[in-house]
Amino acid sequence: MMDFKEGKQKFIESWGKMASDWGINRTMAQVHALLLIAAEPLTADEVMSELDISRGNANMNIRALMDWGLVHKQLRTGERKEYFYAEKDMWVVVRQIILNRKKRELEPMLKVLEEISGVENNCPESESFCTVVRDIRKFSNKANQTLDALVKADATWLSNPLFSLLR
Amino acid sequence: MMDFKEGKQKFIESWGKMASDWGINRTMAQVHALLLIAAEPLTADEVMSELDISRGNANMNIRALMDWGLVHKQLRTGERKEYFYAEKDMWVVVRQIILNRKKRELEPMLKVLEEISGVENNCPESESFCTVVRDIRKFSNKANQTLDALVKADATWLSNPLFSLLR
DNA sequence: CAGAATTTTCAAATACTTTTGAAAACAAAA
DNA sequence: TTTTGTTTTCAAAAGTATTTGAAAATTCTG
Repeated sequence: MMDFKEGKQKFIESWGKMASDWGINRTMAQVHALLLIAAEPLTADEVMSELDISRGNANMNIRALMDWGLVHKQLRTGERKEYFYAEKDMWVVVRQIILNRKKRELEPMLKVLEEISGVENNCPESESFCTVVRDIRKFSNKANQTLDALVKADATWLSNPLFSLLR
Repeated sequence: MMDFKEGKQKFIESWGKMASDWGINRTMAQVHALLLIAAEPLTADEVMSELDISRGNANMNIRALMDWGLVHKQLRTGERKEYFYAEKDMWVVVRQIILNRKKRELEPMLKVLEEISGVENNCPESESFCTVVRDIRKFSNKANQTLDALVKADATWLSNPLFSLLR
């Protein structure tokens, strides 16, 4: 049976790997992983020593995770240090990630698609262009709507019969 | 009304931007965008001059797009040059992307989760670890199943009543 | 087969991203 | 207010990823 320390390392490592495949800073994901599995909130110093990263790096990535709404600060009366803990409900985690990426990436793309869906169409090249842009726009709008629905839905969605109907 | 050339530039640029946000080489996405909107298959030389990139770069990215199953080669009898065209059915495009990323990223993660779901659990730290790993594993398995279903479903899925029921 | 056209490779150069660490800013305590 | 503990900032360094371009390999043609 694998021991805890080894499992922890593996988890942090592959969470980081996966994130960097998806265009997210590897260290940010590792900090996230560390806080996800922590039994108690951690200080910046604990994050630094656990992951063997600098103070600046720890600070910047904890901050980014808070911007994403995945990590929160805990202040303890009588203590100067700040403690950090991750949101552990996977449904909330995924919802936050969807919300963030949708806003930062999908929505700007939709805006561009809308802008360029009005190009003048008077040659075979622009014909082909317009057709593809129209299709992508239709598709993206649908995806956008579905994500909205997903985000509005609550945690029970995963066990919703509708979900299994899709199989 | 926006002119074709400007629209084309904007499209290529934002397709590349979006892709790089998602951990995909920007130039690869730009080549993809160019081929997506092209009325006819293009040669490597045309890709090079349209995007102003080197021969090696064009070759490597066209190749990668073929590996992803998003671009195909067309050979013309009596011509030495190779022509390339993109799959334009958005449903097929998205399906290919899902298939590729699922295989390269989600599946390895699932494997790791399975491995580490058997860590010994005998302290508060490992307790917290096991709980989170179990939740993530449950969630990822569900996501994996849903993606499988999505990929198996056909193009009509998007207009399937089930889809709108999710709203 | 030799020559010409074309594609592929890959080491080096360039560009981009992340990390460090020390100094500055800040905030609580004395 | 001064000291002390803590967080934040950011320029420079280190680390990664991408691009180039010329040489090698491949493939077609005569």
